[in-house]
Amino acid sequence: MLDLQYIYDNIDAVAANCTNRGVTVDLDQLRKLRDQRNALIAETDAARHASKDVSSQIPKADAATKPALVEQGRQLRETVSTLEERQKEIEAALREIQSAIPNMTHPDAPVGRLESESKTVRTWGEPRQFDFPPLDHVALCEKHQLFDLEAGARVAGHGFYFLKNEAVLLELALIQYAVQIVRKHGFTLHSTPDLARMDVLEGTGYQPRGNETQIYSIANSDLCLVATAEITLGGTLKDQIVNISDLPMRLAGISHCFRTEAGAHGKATRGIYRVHQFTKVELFAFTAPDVALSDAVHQEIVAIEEEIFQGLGIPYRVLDICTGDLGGPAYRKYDLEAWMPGRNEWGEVTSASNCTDFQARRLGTRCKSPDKKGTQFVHTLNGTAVAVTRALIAVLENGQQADGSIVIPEPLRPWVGQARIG
RNA sequence: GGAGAGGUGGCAGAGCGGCCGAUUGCACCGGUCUUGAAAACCGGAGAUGGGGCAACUCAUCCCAGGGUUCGAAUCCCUGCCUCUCCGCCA
Repeated sequence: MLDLQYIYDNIDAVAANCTNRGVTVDLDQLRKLRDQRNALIAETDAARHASKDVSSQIPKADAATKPALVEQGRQLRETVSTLEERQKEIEAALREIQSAIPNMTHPDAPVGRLESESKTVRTWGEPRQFDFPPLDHVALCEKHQLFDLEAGARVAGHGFYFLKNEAVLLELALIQYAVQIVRKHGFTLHSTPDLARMDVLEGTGYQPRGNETQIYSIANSDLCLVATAEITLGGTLKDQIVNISDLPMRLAGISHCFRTEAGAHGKATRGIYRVHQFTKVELFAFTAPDVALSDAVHQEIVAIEEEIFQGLGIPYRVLDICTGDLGGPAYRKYDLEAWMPGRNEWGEVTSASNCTDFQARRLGTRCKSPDKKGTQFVHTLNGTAVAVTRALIAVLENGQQADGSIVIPEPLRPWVGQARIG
């Protein structure tokens, strides 16, 4: 969420940004509502003041004047409550528009509406040339009994799966490998809840309600299954004021991730590329409210993601995501796309966003500094260390050999206990 | 799951219908004293929103949301959370 006063003062810039991001918002209406709200606040405050005045006279009043004062107080109470009601309505309408406005955008982020307009910043490694027709991960898994989609569907429906045999070891190995690297870079490890309250989801910018929601919710409760540990890690400091000297804070979280994938039918649904549940190691950071500082941590997170995939020997490219594809909270976003021979194309494996103070404002996460009065909203960042299913696809497809075996990347071998599958 | 107790400022902890945005202690910041420090003493200090160029000023905030009342931290209802005891359990 953007600051109301900021929107009001920079309405042209906000409007231009919405256009770039492909978001339609009625900013005129927002402006009107804000003016109404402010007038109403003044009116309500005055009425409350008057009401307080009358109430404070009553205990000292004599018996003759008391009834009149009580009556006056009663009327003022009515006035205050109608005004408060109107204020609430206007504030709700205001908030609805305000929540629809996306974060401002980094000046260097590519402007564009189409996915293809994201800019490739760099590429690491070369897509391997095969002297045999490479199999995709589904075929490889059938061959080596690495997962069971049919059983997954029987138990939980389409989009669920069982990992089996070496795939299980690879999952654990990928988590271990990622966690070790991330910890080395100063990220505090967390194993997080897989459920979170709706207000935490909303604070992080997720929309748990509505037909197109990506979020599973738990019946008869205000809990949801998390779509990423970004939600739970971001929630750790909900409504907290931290000392600026404690920033930046770097957190890493292991969680299961659950996504309904509503509206995604037909798109890359083969195998375990798009699933309803997977395990992920996520990076999260709170930084001081200074774009230079959060930008630096953003670069740090991308560098860690690259280190992870370089260590696995998987070719990837880094995309600077264009305005139309950023999503609401991101000020700037970099994705890593790994080469997936079975798809014969790049596939998204990580995503790192700088959300500046957009999430913090709704989460209520602020910081205090000795030289500034009041508080400021911190900056938040998040990025994928390893999303197991996607990484697994890349590892299996890139490691396949002419004889049908799969070579396991060197850094994973200690945890898998073998150098190849098959 | 059953039975109790409770949630007040950074922490501890009073207040239990008007004089309470809140006594007090600790921690914190400034000052006096001191060669310096400690101790002692004096003073300051919360958040959010509105108005004002500003000094400042007004409103809101005692877990959250409702209610009673002229008036609520204080009374009532609901929810959330914490603690203690019992039961169950990986």
